[in-house]
Amino acid sequence: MNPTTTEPTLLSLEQLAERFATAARALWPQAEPVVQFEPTRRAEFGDVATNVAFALSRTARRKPQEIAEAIVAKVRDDVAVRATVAAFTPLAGFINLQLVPAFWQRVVDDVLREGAAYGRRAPAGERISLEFGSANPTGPLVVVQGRTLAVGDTLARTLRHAGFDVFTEWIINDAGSQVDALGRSVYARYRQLFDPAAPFPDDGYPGNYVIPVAEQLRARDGDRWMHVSEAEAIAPIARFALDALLTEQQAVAHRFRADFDLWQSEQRLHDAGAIERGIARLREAGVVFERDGAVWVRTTASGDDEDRVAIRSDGRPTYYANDIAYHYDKLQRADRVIDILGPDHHGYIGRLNALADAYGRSGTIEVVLAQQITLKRGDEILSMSKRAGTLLTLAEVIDEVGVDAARFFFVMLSTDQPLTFDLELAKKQSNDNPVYYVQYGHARIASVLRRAGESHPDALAAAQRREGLDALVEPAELALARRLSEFPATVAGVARARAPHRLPKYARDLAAEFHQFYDVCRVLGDDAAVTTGRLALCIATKTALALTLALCGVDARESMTRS
RNA sequence: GCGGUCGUAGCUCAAUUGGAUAGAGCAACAGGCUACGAACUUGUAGGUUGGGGGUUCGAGUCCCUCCGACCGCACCA
Repeated sequence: MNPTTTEPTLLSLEQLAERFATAARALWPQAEPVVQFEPTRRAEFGDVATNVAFALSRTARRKPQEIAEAIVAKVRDDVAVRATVAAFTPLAGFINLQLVPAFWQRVVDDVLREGAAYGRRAPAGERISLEFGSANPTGPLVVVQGRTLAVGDTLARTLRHAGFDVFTEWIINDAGSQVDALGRSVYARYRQLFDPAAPFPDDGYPGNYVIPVAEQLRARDGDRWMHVSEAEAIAPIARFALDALLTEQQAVAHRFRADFDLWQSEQRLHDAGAIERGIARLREAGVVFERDGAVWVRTTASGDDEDRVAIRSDGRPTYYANDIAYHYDKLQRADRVIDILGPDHHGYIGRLNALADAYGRSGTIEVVLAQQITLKRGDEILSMSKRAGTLLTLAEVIDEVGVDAARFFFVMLSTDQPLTFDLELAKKQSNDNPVYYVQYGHARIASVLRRAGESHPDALAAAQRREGLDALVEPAELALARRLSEFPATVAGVARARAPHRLPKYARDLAAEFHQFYDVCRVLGDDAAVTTGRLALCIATKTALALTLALCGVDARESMTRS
């Protein structure tokens, strides 16, 4: 930049909004206008728009359109505004602006300068505990957990990018009665390895996945458990099985690119006295009472349907006691707790809110519900039942369609929408598969850049130095830059609304914008200045595309190979 | 029965949380490669946002009421 320049400075969108707000205040001092510019829905409405005139309409007692026109007339006097805005169009009450090319050129410059940090906000110090995945360690992970894993991990990555201090955790439900059922199931399968006629318990886990666990047990201990009573064998065998299945779950989660800061054993919380501590605090809050020999929590005080038992009359804790202990623990460590739960858990929200209330932290426990997944293979709907043993595991889904496709599809949908997941479509390497569409865009840019290294090395080097951006003036170029500029707000929106599905949507939009640009604008051409500018735009787009995919946990590929 | 979530193009889904003429992809039809990857792109067609009522400058979004789908309603986990 030339420091002696006399040109008026280019305003940012925020600065522009301030100027408009100032103008509005000057016209209607009694109103308190909030001006925010957002991308327009349609190109004919310009680049950005604000609806401030509607909000002012009531206090100003004038029609929105008149207000919009008055504000525009006033703000036009501002030199800096005129340097930033190419056209003002008050229309039907909206104030539509078309911005100068330099505004969009600066966006490209921002992306190139910030690279993988584009759209990142400085840490604001808010600590969030994010729990997701969390399955019973009594079987393999299934597709529903795949959805919570993909959604949770994507949300974690995005929240971090948005400046939150995120701590991811998984609770291992290793303290309940299902552990006993698992022990007896493995014990029975183990016996069957020696005696095929040995009985299997009616309430055991019938799934085939129990058998390999029994085989592992035999590999380790031989026939040792054939010589001890079932009563004696169950507990150690259950522990062995829990370890084996948990290890397997961790491996699959890791393979699915979802890693955790903490794998919290429920049993360990018990052993450490966390339940007593949590309930003691509830007592202090005055929401604990006893009835019929059991310890209850008055969750109805917070709007729950009915009060909940924490400690049974026989002294054993309920599942809710685990929630009490664990959430108390989490609230000690974090400012806010987010649980991503499956569709069958929405009855819990009331009792979790009650905990936040009782702990004096109302509203800090938040639940994101991910709806049901229906699996489909073409036209065939796959019914899944753990009890019937007909489940398709997450590992099998990954084997079939790959991590990229599975994650993209799981994240693509709003969490409050039930998801029909078509295995056939997800693994199709064709144009109706959105994963490949986006990855193709990235690979296409990579290809152009590779080629530029051969044919236009000087222009490529200049582009990497962020030169030549003022050559970007074509509508397709500016449209692409405009799309790039939406990334930071997209990240912030995903974080604020806990809406990770907007990332795949954005990735698709950005890729489409690039393809359109590519179709109209030849990148590697005769004009060195134009080539440089377009290469810079390509690099910026590649960066943003890769970043968006990275937040989704999907690989950005340098090339595509069709199999 | 009570409570909750949801219902948007033929199909799968969006709609920046109350903003403009409800948008994409797939499927259908008609175009575009002597140039950087055609896994691309341009266009056409497709809608009473389940039905009805209400709130207001403005409603897919908020309220009421029907219809339909799913989920929950344990001293199970």
